[in-house]
Amino acid sequence: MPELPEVETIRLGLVKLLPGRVVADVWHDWHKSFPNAPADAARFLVGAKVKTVRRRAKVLIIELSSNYSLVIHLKMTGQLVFMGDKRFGAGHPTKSLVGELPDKSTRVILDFKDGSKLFFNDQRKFGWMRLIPSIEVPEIDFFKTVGPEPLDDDFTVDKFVERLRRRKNSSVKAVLLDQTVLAGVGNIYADESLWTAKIHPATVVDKIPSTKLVLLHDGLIKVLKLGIEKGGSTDRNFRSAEGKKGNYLTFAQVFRRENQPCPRCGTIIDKIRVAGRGTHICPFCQREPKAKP
DNA sequence: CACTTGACCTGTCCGC
DNA sequence: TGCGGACAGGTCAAGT
Repeated sequence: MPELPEVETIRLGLVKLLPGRVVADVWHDWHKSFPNAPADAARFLVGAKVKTVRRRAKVLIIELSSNYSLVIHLKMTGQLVFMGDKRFGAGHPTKSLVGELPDKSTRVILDFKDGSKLFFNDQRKFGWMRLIPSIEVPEIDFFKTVGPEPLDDDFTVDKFVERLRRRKNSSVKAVLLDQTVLAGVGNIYADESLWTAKIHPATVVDKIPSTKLVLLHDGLIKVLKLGIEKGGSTDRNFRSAEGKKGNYLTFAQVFRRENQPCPRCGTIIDKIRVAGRGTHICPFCQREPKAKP
């Protein structure tokens, strides 16, 4: 599920809710959701205090006072939902948004000393959580290969174009989704940014004029920022740390809007398949690239 | 090497 | 209503 704006939305919630809380216990039901829990949790998790919560690409990092970090990838259907302690009173707002937890998608529960809890729910079980010495976090395979953060100030047009052009023969959509080219873009924001720049997703990067790549760079940053501003996108599962749905899809131009008119020209939006993913386009604004002769 | 295709899982929706 | 198949926001390993 979550792409950069969704993961950042969760981080913004957690960073308000978790720091200072001390872990009292941990429970997990599915070994792949937290593979090293049995070995390390008792020593480096229980009794540790949360220092802060960071994000890199689509990954969350909960830093602990034990000098270990919980590194979390939510993949398609992961959620991190916080349920407060007695200070929230009975029937605190999260419960009314997500219902009783744990439910059947709950994979891991962190219990804090003050009675609050953090639930890692993941219907499809693709997500994972790992306890890693904080100093080794940058050394995990994913972080060694992942590309730059698109919302960093130094992510310039030149840097963007240089990185995209490394992939000569791929469709531009496949390149945007490639986390080693740049971090954090997934299916929603790839489609939205390509519509903004009027580029057909199947176009080979080498065939796109630089002027259009400038528009794509601008459009990508714009849609990612709007995604964060609207609290992410809830297509089915996404929830913030407080259990709220995201509002971005109300503002989406093409994603999940097949058979509706393009907001720019009125042509009916089409859903096709590019790079193995469902892909939404305006067939007029985003003309199909010419076939090779 | 560069790129594409399954596999990992559960749940839901759609057509027969 | 039941049942099979396609599909769902992401990455890997294995294939061409």
